[in-house]
Amino acid sequence: EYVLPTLINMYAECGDTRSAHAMFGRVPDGDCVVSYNAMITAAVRSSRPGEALVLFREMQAKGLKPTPVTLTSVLSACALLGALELGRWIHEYVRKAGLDSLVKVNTALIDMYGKCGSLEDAIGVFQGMESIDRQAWSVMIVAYANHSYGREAISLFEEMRKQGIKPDAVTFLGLLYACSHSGMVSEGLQYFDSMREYGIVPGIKHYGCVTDLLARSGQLEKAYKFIDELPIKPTAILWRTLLSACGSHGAVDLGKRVFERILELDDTHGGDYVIYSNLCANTGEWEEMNRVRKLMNEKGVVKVPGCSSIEIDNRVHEFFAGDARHPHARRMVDQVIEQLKLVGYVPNTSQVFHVEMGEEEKATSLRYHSEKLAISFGLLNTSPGTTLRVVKNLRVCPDCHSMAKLVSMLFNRQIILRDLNRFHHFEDGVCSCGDYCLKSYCKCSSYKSWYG
DNA sequence: CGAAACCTGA
Repeated sequence: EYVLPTLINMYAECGDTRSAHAMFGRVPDGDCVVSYNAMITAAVRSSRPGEALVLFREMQAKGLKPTPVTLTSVLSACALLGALELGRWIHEYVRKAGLDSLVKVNTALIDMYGKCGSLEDAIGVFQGMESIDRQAWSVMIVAYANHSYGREAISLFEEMRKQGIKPDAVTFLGLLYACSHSGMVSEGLQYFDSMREYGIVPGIKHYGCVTDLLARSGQLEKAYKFIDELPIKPTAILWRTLLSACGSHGAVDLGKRVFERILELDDTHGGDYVIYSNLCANTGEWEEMNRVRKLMNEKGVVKVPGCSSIEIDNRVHEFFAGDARHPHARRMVDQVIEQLKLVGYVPNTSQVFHVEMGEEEKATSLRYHSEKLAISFGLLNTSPGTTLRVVKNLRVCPDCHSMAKLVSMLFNRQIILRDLNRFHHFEDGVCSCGDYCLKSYCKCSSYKSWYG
């Protein structure tokens, strides 16, 4: 019976979750895998990976056997969450079920490993594939890009070309992304220009990568001009990319111009106000900072708190900035403070004092940073011998860097930090992407105040 | 019913 699943999918695609659920509820008992697949796919597509996993567990509890479709969708959910352990479990299942020859399943596995921080496993799956299609090549290039391995991404691209596989728009995104995150400006621009030879028309995301390429490397004015002269209307995202680079390069004058441009397009995005007001604070423009803070309050912007997540015993726990109520967060904060004391790395006592004194604002900030630290430690305190943990959304700054150094000395482990989009590998306290990530990617003033 | 895709902070 394929009518219900098709209806579920239709409703989900139109964004009508309620009707989709209603349809799902009408599926008779003993129900079909296909309906579950439709629901899981819908959840993943609308960025609700947690819901997808709940459905998956429910389905297993009913004794329904996952199909390749289920597995690819669930792997995609794992990728979104950074749920490496669950992803490995699925991989094991795939092997046992003899599904490891399916290109789509393998592609989903590569993507999952890439997004969950295990590049080695991604490479392992890639190399074990009998036939590799365009999408699998692209996903592997994106995985290298996310891990800041620009050279490797490029050589994979060249290899792909040699084998006569035609790159598509996504392949180029991965390639440009790799270049911008490895500081390979001229290479990136060259590849951007070569897109036409493949008959690919650059889209807004390609322009976004080039903006990032120029801006991150400090060519801020050039980036401004680039956006301004685009053949298509730039989105707020493009300007935001530039604004963030102005932030890391301390370019407050250009930052102001860019900020104005953003407000023309979208004045509801809280992050823009925060980036710009921080830039003002870092460059001593106090009046301007106050003006922006006020503006932000007047506009009633959407504030989405920063979120980090960790995986313990196959469950992913999410932590939001300023929220220390989560039992794991609480426990880890205490653990971290203990650990810090043990190695003589004592948190600034006056800040701890602020917590006791109940100065809300400062206490929140301490909790925020403690959580980030707690997460690093919490992860590293799990089973010895594992070298890999995933920390999502952790900003990298020199202080985190020294944190990483401390941790890798203490536990003799390799650690991997994942910030929003990419991974930093620290071994013996040294990041694999060299100075580049630290020089141009950090916004450390706020962290400094805590570590002293 | 199936996989990839630009930016981001207190």
